[in-house]
Amino acid sequence: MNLKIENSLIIFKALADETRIKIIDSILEEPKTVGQIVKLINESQSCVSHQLKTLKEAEIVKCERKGKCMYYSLADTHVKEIVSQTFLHASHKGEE
Amino acid sequence: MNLKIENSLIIFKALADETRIKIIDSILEEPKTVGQIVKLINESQSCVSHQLKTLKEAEIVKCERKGKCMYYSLADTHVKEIVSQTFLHASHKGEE
DNA sequence: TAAACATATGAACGTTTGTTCATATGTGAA
DNA sequence: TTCACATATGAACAAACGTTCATATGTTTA
Repeated sequence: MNLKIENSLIIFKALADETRIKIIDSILEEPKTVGQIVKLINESQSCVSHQLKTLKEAEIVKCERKGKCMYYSLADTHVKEIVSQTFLHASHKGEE
Repeated sequence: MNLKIENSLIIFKALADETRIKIIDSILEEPKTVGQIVKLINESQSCVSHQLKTLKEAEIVKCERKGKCMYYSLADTHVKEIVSQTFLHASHKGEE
């Protein structure tokens, strides 16, 4: 299959879930621990952890351990741009 | 819920399917009829029509009848930008 | 080393989703 | 108005997905 399509699909699928979007939103500006994310988005620890795994497999996020905690952040600036741009457009919906 | 998240979710969900991405790719530059899309992406007429409906409900595409044919195109430039940007990033994957 | 904290994982289950098949609707030509 | 073409739609079914629960793993502190 077309690489362009294939890779885009991985990104869009990863972003196509409310929990995952909330997670991404919560780490858009700075890395957060799993615990922090759990509190911020108000989902179960297990659920967040599963979705973080999904996001990691899609290479949307990366993580780094510091002591007891795992810090998650966006994997690269590409994704950040795509998400930011979509957020922006979504906020201005119905204008144009 | 947060409008920004809610609207983004609608967009990302609409883009998170291979058939739909192929459809969008096929009409990215110029409007096409359902029949043209069917041939281009090699899916059944019914399948394409169903997915076009999904895309229309998400306000990703719009359509216009000309005689016997329905011409589908992207609904606005916002979506086009998001898709184009993602395609671009997807093509350059692993660089940065 | 044991306890406490932080995170990950597997199985199970209900829900959502995408495709197919059959058929209906809409439009122009004869 | 009947036929042929173009598209839309509903039902059905399998497959993919997301959450929960229970439990496992990894890490620091006592």
